[in-house]
Amino acid sequence: MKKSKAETAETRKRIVEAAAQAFRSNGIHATGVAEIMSAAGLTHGGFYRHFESKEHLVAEACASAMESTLERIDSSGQTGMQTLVEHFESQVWDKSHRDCLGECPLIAMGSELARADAETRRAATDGYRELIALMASKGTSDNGAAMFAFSAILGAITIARIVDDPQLAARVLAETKERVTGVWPIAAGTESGDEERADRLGNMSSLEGS
Amino acid sequence: MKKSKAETAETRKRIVEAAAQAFRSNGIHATGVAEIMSAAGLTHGGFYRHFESKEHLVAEACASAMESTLERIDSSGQTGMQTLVEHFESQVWDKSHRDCLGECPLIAMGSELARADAETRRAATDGYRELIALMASKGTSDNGAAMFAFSAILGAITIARIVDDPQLAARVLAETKERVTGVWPIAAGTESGDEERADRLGNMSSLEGS
DNA sequence: TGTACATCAGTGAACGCGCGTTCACTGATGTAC
DNA sequence: TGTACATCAGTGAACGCGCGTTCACTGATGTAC
Repeated sequence: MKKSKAETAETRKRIVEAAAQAFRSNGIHATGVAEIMSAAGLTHGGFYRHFESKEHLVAEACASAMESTLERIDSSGQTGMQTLVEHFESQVWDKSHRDCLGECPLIAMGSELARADAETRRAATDGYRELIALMASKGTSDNGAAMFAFSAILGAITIARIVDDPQLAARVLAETKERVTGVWPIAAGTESGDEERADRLGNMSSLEGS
Repeated sequence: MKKSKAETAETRKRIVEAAAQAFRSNGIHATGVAEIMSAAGLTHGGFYRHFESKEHLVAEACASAMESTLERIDSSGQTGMQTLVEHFESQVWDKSHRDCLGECPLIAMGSELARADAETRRAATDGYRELIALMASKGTSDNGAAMFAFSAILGAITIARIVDDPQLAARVLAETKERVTGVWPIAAGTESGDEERADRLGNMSSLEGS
């Protein structure tokens, strides 16, 4: 079943994109090669026709995920910070993983990337530099301010996902959003909504459009 | 070889503390039960005399790690933010793991905690609430400001660890430190030092005492 | 353009390995009398 | 206080399982003539 060059390239791309999504959804260690291949519509055996090892795929998937994040910011008519900040609302996890496609890998798998191999950290570093430059060029004063804003956003989303109380998660996001932009004053500790029944996403999505 | 109640309790505590350190150093998924037991001076077989499963240990280790973080902040004569911020310098990883003992688990394993089970996220949430309250009570104006500051610190340390360029890592930490406190003006993009030979830690430690 | 053959993407069984977990066993401890 | 026995912390071999990886094989593709 040899495939044409175009098909082979498409297949490879499909694997990288499936990996980029799976790693962001479930983490790097928790995602297996077979799972990724299955998501790409293939069986696990063919993996090594495309990649030397899982680690090499991790690096490529990280680069690919950074690229889609950059594209999303670049293609929006807003400043980089606005785009990132407005994604606060959808950034707390949807358990069906619908929202992980455009997510920044630095946020989704930060503590795992910090322990990744040299190739992966290189990809993440390149992506981060571009992200900061893009944010700065799109209106966020300078690189230092962009670095600071992105750090705060990464931290707030991470904590919002760790915390098991939707009210608290919303509060962390709101406090950070308010301060990082200085222009969206959101009342701290919103008490509305039947948080008893709603799951984390349910509560998060109640912030949409605010 | 039955042990006395006191010995049993001490052993259990030793396991939890070994786990708290190992998880923070290497991550949750990457740390095995046998590795933890070995670090505690035991063999893996005895693990289940103390814990139902690895997941239960993760939750306890998270609680324990949060507790030592809180104690470190509480026992210092400084504000919570000062303590956290002054630990910037030592927060980029030492490969020999000497510095992971007092580290905040929310920072060390953030993206893994976000996917952890209910018990672990509950422990993390409780710890986070105490951390914010402690920071606020020690001078960081209010809870909202403490949440914001901690988010920025978590994000900056995470990025500093991901990035493979020590200069860039130092820059991210410095920009965040400067803005989160508003009182430590550090020149952005310090260019000194022979970064060619120095590893990440080497460069980070050059910021100590600044 | 048509034929013959080498290439190689993809399959699915199999590999070794380390994981979390279980279990029979040991022997010092705590308890019952 | 002393003796007999049940308890159970800790050991180390073993379990099933899923991981990353390999490999013989298939058959359509690309190439040589």
